[in-house]
Amino acid sequence: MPELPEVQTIINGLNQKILRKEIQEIIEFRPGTIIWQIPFTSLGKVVSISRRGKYILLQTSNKINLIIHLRMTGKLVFETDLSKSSTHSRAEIIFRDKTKLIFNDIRTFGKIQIMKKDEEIAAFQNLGVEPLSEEFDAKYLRNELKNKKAPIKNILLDQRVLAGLGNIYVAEILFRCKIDPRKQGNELDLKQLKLIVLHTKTVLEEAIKHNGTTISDYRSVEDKSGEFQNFLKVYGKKTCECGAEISKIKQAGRSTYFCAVCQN
DNA sequence: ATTGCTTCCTGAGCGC
DNA sequence: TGCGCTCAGGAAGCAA
Repeated sequence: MPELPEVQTIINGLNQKILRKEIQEIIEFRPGTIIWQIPFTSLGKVVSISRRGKYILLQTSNKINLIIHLRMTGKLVFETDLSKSSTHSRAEIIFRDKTKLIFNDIRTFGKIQIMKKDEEIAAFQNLGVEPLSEEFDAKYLRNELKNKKAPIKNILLDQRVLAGLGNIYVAEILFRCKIDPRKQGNELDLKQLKLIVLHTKTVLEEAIKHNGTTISDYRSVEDKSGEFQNFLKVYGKKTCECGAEISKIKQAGRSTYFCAVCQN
């Protein structure tokens, strides 16, 4: 569920709440949630919290990385009452100061990997560029798309090309570019590639400013909803602002919303 | 190499 | 009220 802006909002919250706290214990309620890639060891203090694509990276003073992926329904909720829990709590990170971070996940696709610091690169090596970085420009996109016949929608969802976009933001970005999501990657012209780069950055920045998009499950670390759902133009909509009906089709097994009048 | 199909799992919403 | 069906924001693994 969470895409880049939601993950970024969570990171911002975590930086307020758990930076410099010492990890006392990690409890796994549902087997398979925590993946220990090293023998069990003391983790130390949380020294940095950052994001790569949709992954959350916690680094500790003992040179250990915790890499968290929330997938569809994962949430991280900061809690000061150690006795509080919920039906979908899959794991908890308990801090020495008697606070905790609950990993809540209805559909159980989310994971927490624990590994040595040096293995961080391996975990991220298949990810494409960060959409908000300078590396992501029309030249990069042109190179990525030149041999691809897949629909542009599918390509933008591919984390190996661009790390962080999901179904909602791809729909919104293509709408703002007025590009048909079914268009083949290699058929787009330079002007269109520039539009994709521009709108990817502006949509993501706007969404981060509004603390992400809450359609159903997503919540911040403080269990608050985002607000960007109020600014969506096509995703989940029936009617376009031009008055035409929004089309809903399946691409790569996922629903795609677009306006056949505005996007072509 | 690229593309698309299936799968993991739970819950909400719909029609009957 | 309840049953069965479809759908859901992700991505790895596999086959063609």
